[in-house]
Amino acid sequence: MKPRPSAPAPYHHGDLRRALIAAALALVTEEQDWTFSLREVARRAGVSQSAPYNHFADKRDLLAAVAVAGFHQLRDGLVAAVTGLDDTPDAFAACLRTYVRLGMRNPALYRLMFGPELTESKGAKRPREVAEAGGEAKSILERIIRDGATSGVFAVPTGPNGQPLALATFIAWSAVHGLTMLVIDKLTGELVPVQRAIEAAIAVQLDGVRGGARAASTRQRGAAASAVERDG
Amino acid sequence: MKPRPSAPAPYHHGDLRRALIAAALALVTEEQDWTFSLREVARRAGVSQSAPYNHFADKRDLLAAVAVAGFHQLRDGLVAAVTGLDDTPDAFAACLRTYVRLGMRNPALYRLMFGPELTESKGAKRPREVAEAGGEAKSILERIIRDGATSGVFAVPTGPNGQPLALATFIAWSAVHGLTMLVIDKLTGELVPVQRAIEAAIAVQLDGVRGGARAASTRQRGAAASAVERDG
DNA sequence: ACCTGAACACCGTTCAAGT
DNA sequence: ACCTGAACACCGTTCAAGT
Repeated sequence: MKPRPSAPAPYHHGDLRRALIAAALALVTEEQDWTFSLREVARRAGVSQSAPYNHFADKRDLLAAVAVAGFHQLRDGLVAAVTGLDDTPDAFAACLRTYVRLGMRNPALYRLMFGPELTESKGAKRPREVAEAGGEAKSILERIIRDGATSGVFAVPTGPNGQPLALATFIAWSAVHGLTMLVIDKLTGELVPVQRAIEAAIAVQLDGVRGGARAASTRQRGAAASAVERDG
Repeated sequence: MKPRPSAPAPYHHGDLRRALIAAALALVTEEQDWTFSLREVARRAGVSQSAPYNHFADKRDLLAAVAVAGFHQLRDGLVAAVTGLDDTPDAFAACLRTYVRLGMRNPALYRLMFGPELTESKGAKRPREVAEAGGEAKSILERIIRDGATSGVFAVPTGPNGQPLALATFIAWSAVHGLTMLVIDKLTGELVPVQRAIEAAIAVQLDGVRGGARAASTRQRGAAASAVERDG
């Protein structure tokens, strides 16, 4: 069978772009950073050093595609963790847990997604696709908080103005983000059971969205104190 | 006046080590990252490309010295912010605010201090002096929480076992760390008044250490809800 | 003891040239 | 349209040689 010139049968194996993203993601995962060279990525994909420039403007652009892949993993993980959970507080906690878990499973990927490399800085804007994929993941958390607010489980005012909801989401998100960063950056110190610390931090945030009153009436001292007590 | 050969009058201007640290810190601050070359640092200090190797093992080692300088800034800032405050909750809030403020003033320096560059990874351990300087800053926050615990303002169990205290510190620290990271990485989205968001997040953490009961009795719904309400 | 200059083995990116 | 190979202007780090 001859090759059919009518189907141009692209030079490489059909989709060098995808192959490069896969190679870069593998390198991020193996080496736990992105200091590897673009030439190394090309080598892995079996092409010349300059071939990637047919598909990406520069190294940063390739890394952006990797980050998008990471956000899709996160989105899928969040959806999987949340579906089937009727209780909103449970869904909220599951959501936070998923963030931390992705970070622990692949710290470098997590850092790439949320870190300064692809963030607005030095004149370069955050790549559009990265911002979009990131927004998707954030919106899942936001939806859960809105659900809790409308059902009255969470003490977050609802209404036409989205600010309170955005603020509540931001607070919870920043807490879980910091938690993840400290854990993956090994800054937990002598905290022996990291998993317990994670649960305690999540409990504090849950209290935060619930408002103190409910938590106090059922437990007298709030989630933080109880969690702390359990571990003492 | 002749140079006195008895006082060896070191080659350069006396303290190249310090000059290199200063140049590197200036570059981190100006360029807001540490992708500048070691050769550039040497150029700024007016020495040859290889001169730095007389004082630092490699580029990472120089960056470690910069991070130590950053932690000293943080420590001084924390001490200044806290002294004169009798009220422990006020001191706690002032402490968290200082973290965020340093991050906002010099994002790259903050990232260098807490980020993966100088963290245990790829076989390289966190440099001892960095770990020490970082521990100093953390211990200030820890002391405040202990003060609150012994005086009964905070609902953190005290006792011979330091775990609950370490855990409470870790939770508050991780929240403020995530807050700072999201703010400096420009991931706050459409949150117009970032300063308000910061205050709200701090309030949630304050509730966390206080335990929900006290907060609820004075404000009915906890700090998060009230802060959210103010901004609605 | 501290510094220089040349050298090695790399980079990211560009660009003419090929198919 | 997509890829190669050579080239440019850099790196971090080492090392003999100088003072």
